Parts: sequence; C-alpha cells; structure tokens
Amino acid sequence: MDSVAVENYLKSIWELGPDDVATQDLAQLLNVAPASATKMVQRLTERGLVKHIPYKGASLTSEGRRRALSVVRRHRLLETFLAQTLDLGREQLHDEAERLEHALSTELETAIANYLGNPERDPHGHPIPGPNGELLIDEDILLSDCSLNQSLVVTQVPDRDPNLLTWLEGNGIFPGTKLKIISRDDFGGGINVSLDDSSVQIAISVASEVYVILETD
Amino acid sequence: MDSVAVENYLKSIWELGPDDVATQDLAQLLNVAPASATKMVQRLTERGLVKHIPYKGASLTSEGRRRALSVVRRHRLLETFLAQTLDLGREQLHDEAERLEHALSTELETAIANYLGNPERDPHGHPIPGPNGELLIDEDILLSDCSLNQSLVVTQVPDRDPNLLTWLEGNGIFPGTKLKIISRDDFGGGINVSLDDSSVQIAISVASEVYVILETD
DNA sequence: TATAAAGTTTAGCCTTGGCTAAAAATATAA
DNA sequence: TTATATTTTTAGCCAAGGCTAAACTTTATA
Repeated sequence: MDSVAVENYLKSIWELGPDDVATQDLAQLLNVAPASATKMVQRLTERGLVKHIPYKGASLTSEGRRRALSVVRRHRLLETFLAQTLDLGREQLHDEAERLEHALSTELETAIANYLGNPERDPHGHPIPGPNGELLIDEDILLSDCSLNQSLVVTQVPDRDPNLLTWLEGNGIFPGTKLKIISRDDFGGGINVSLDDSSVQIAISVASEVYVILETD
Repeated sequence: MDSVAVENYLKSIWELGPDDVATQDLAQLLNVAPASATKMVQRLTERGLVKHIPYKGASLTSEGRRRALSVVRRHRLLETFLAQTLDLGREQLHDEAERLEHALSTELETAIANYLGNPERDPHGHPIPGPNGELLIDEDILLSDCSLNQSLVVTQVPDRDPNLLTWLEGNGIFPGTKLKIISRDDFGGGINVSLDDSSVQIAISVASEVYVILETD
C-alpha cells in the first residue's frame, strides 16, 4: 500500500500533468518545500511510478498513473457518497474527501460505488475513474474556449477553492446550468454570460476551469 | 492533531485499561515490538497524555483519556453510519472504521452524529462517547457474571474478531437477543444458554465479552 | 553574450515510529 | 533464598518525509 504522502504526490502530479510537472508547482500544491518535492520525486522514480528528467520536470509512468487515478476515484466516490447521504455544503465535500480517500479499502470503495449505482461523475461534475483507472474520454469543453451565443450546459466546476465554489453557486453556476456567452471583454479580463434570468461576468481564469457541453435539445 | 500512531496507542491503552497496562499487551494489540511500545509510552508521558510507572504499567491521564474517547467516538459513529447506509457485514464494519476513524474531521463527526440522531450505541451495542468524551455509565453486566435462569437481554457483543462475531450471529446472539443461562459447566469450560428456540454452549472467555441486562417486561 | 534572476537539486540535519540485541528489573520455581 | 524465566527498558540502528542553506542549471535581461 502506498503511504498517504505517496498517494498525495501521485495525485498532485496527475493533476498538474500530464507532462513536465515543475518541482515548484508540485511543492506549492502539496505545501512542502521544493527540496522535499525533489526528494520524493526521486524516490518515486526509483519505485517506477514517476519519470523524472532533472531540471525539466516529472510525469507519471503508466503504473503511477493507475495509482493516481485510484486515489482520484476514491476521492470522487467519497464526495458523491457524502453529498448523497449527509448533506454537507458542496464546499466542505472536497476537504473531507481529501482526508478520507487514503483510508478507503477496496471493499468499501466497491460497496460505495455499488450503493451509488456506479456513477460517472461526482457532484462537481468531475468524471469518476473506473476501478482500474479507466477515465472516460470526456467531450466537455472549456467555457473559456466557447464562441458567443452558443447554447451551453455546465458540466464541471472546479472544487479546489471553497470560496470560488460558493461564488459560482451563488451566481447560479453549477453542473446542469444552461448559459450563453453574450460578450467577451478580453481587456476587462472576463466574459459575460447570460443565465435563465440573470447575467454574470466571469474572469477568464475562472472560465478556464469550468467545462460545458453544447446544449442538445 | 494527534498522529494515527498516537491515536492508536491512546485507544489501545484505554481498551486495556484503566490501570497498569502492560507493555507486552499493548505491543501485542498494536502489532509492534515491546520496545516500540515502551518508547511511545515514554513519548506520550512527555506529552502529558499517559502516566507511566516503569516496570509496572501505563495509564491515561485525563487529557489522554479524553483523546482516546474521541477516537472511540469516531470509531463507533462510523460503524453505525456505515451499517446504516451501506450494508456491509457486521464483521467488516470494525476494520473499515478502524482506518477511517483517524481521518474524520470534527465537522464530519458532528454531521454524522446528527444524521444518525446522536445514537447512544453502535451496531455491536457498544456505548458511543459524547463529543467531549463523556461515557454514559452503563448498567450492562457480563454474561459470565450472571446467575442461572435469569431472563437476560444481550446488549453488547465483542467486535474485535470477525470470526467470533460471525459465530455469535450464526447462533442468534446479537444485541437484543433474549436468553437464559441454563447451566454452567466450569470444568467443561463453558456455559449453556437457551434462546427462544435453541440452545448454545458458550466458552467463558467469550461470555466475559458479552454484556447483558436483566429483562424488564 | 555576459550576467542576474529564477528554479532545481544536493547536502546535511531533524522527528516520528518502527526494529533488534543486550542489559536490567521483576516474578517464579527449586 | 537462590537460580531461572519472564518482562521491560535501554542503546543503537533504519526509513520516511519533512526542513534550511548552499550549489548548480536554466532562463531572462541588459
């Protein structure tokens, strides 16, 4: 079994990947000193889970990726399970799952997945990898990449930052929300979208973390 | 926050206590070498969580006890929660809770307790300590201490050993079971109890882990 | 293109929580 | 009561995963 630290490194490299993950970014995401990240990356390379080109960056081997996706699967199943049974605020889900994901046995993972009917997405819309790390190719596109006036449906919102999540939710933006881009204000730094009965300005940095699909009626 | 190891030591000392917990017993329960247990007991003594009289034994300080009971609370809430939502075998519950208990935030602990309606016992009948470590004085008595022919109701069964639990369950013995001791065979090593429509012989070692109350109609 | 800045790695240290082997204390039996 | 067995502790070791300070690469700038 991988330690909590190893699981967190693998998951973080996956999140920052797929290629040339910078030591600094990794260290920052994990809240450790850059030197600590270098050392761990080297250890993971020894173990065959990571490929590291010094001064260039790190990436996962296929075994490393499998294990990273196993952590992601547990995380997203837990978020879904907690959201369904208890009702915690969406913002709390991430942090709780973050700790519990390392303590979930394969049996409990399976029991939860079955209980939930083997869902394909978590409450934030993120796809849940299969038991062997299969990640459905998803056809979601970035809101920031869409053209004006297309009818869109939100599929994924970022869950890293609770405040952002609260803001999005407060403005009616969550998986399932229908919207259209009505204008882009590249110099003003955002895009304007219209919802059913309101409109919001969204920073590009945020829009590039929100995924949508074209509405099909 | 206490580490996983510290939480496990505190919980184990509580389970083996209240007084003069032997290094060897502690080491055995935790699956570590006796020398490791000695060292940790000393560290916990430094931290004011344990009182240690060398060559005599260890016991918890009141702060140590508070923290141990917090772990026990999380464990038992988790068992109850998992039993209620998923349906895992009673034997699986213990092992899962054993790992998850260390990853439960106070907020999630509270959310689970509320969801369950702040239960007083877990599925094995063990009392659940309150949020500040209050443990209701319970009036349960040991099956092994009861007299013949009293009408008894099982309140607690041990959850340490899955096989034992399965055996007890297979013989109809779980919280709520009504039974009577019909004979004791001290030299044969067991007691004979009669249930509604069967009778079973139970080893003294087992009967001294089963709690009952006198039936009140 | 030389030099400064930024990012990365190395070296060396620390704590936690394990281990074994040996020494010391306590308990048991002759 | 002395000798032996058992239990506990001490001493010294190790790996994991952190840290800081210094050295080394790479990138950006003058």
